[in-house]
Amino acid sequence: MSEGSEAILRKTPLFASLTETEMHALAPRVMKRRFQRGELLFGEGDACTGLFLVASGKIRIFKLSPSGREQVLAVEGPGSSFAELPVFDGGNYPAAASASEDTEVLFISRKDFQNFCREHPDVALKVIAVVGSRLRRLVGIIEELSFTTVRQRLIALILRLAEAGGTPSKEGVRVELAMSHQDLAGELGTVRELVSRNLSRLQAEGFLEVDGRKIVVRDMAGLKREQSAAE
Amino acid sequence: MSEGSEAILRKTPLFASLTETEMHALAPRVMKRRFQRGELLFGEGDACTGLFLVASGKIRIFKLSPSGREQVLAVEGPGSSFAELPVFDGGNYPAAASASEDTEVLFISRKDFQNFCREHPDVALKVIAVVGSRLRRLVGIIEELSFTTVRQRLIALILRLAEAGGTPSKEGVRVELAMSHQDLAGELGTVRELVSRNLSRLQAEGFLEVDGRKIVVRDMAGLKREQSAAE
DNA sequence: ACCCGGTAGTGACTTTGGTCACTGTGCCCT
DNA sequence: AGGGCACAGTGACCAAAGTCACTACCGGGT
Repeated sequence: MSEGSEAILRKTPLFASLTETEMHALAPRVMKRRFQRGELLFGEGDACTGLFLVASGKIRIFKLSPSGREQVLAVEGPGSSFAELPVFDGGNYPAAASASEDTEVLFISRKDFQNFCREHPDVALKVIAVVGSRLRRLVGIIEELSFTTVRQRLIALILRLAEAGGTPSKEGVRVELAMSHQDLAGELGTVRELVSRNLSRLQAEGFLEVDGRKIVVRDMAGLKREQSAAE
Repeated sequence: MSEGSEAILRKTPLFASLTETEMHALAPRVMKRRFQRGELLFGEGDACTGLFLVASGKIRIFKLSPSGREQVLAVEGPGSSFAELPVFDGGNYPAAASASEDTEVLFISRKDFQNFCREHPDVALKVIAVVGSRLRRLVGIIEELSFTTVRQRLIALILRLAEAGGTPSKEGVRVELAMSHQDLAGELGTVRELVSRNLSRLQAEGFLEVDGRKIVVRDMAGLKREQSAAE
């Protein structure tokens, strides 16, 4: 039965600082829901029903273009909340959310959360902080889309993975892509083919060793240079 | 001496709902500052010193690429506030701000604003609302950058201008560009030349009549069709 | 074994975006 | 009148992004 709801609440920045009694007031309003890999939590433009917290798994927040392309705005893991905003301003969800693995989420209805915020003003301040970091991330995405090439974005993403979850080995840093090229393309704001091609090219240039979803970064320093290179 | 500070405070969503006494508490903490067209209020990465409110004029919030290209994130007019976020999370400004006309702003130091929010929790809720709409706009920019062409973005912008500030005439809707092609390029996330070319092309196709910064939209309906056309 | 659906790699091509280098134009200044 | 300056238009390129169509591989199913 995985974890109790309270344990999860404790792990999310929004509610981490609540007292025992506050926690007990909140916990009964929380619903646990499960979603399977690929399932949609809500679509873009849906009316906002409440706040979500990720208990386990991963949620992709993304935009879908008319032609079917995806642009990922955020990937939220355990402890992250999302959809805070429409809860407050009453608007619709500005993007869609789907489970990229089997996922458990906690759900708090819009009303309950609003009331709770009114009674606990410091939670409102936390909301601002969370939304703030989200805003910074979006600005980062805009910067990347506007100023960099697919190649550079791909390199940046690999470097991030390598630094976060890479395991050093004799030949370089081993990285595992947890997703398909299709999904990778969504995160980079491009199409599958370009991911494939750029990956091949980076291998041909000797920066990487690619084997399916396993990548060995042979030359971190070189990649970092490529990131900013005007070629 | 233009307007009194309180009159301006009344016009900003953040403070519009304050009582007289609250307003009197806040007003003395507000500083009025002037900036000339082109002047920089702060640069990207600068430490955040406080909150700004636009009294008159226009402020561009933008990112600058290493190669000198601009990407505008927002243009704020009278009554808008900006830089709310770094005030809260204590981080640096994520983008630069400059005056795109001669501008008067009100400035509230970080400390004063934070204290004021603590004493007036409903202001914190307003901050969330303001930040929320900003977030939606950023998502909109990402969507445009990721899914549309320069041509489509240009069309969208012209249509927006036409619907907001256009004056209908016998030949079509007259629109005045309040900025150079250079600045337009910044808003669209591209370069001057492409703005120029796309504008010429739209004229050649009969959608527009262009004369310097004056544009006559001859065929609104047609433009709207072009916006989504796969060509 | 066989077929299938999801996933990857790639060649050939088109369109879009961006760069460079100029030219032209209008305006302000002295 | 002439010089300088910001701004706009454009031709010639080149590089990046995206599309289409196809092949191939892998891992389940039944």
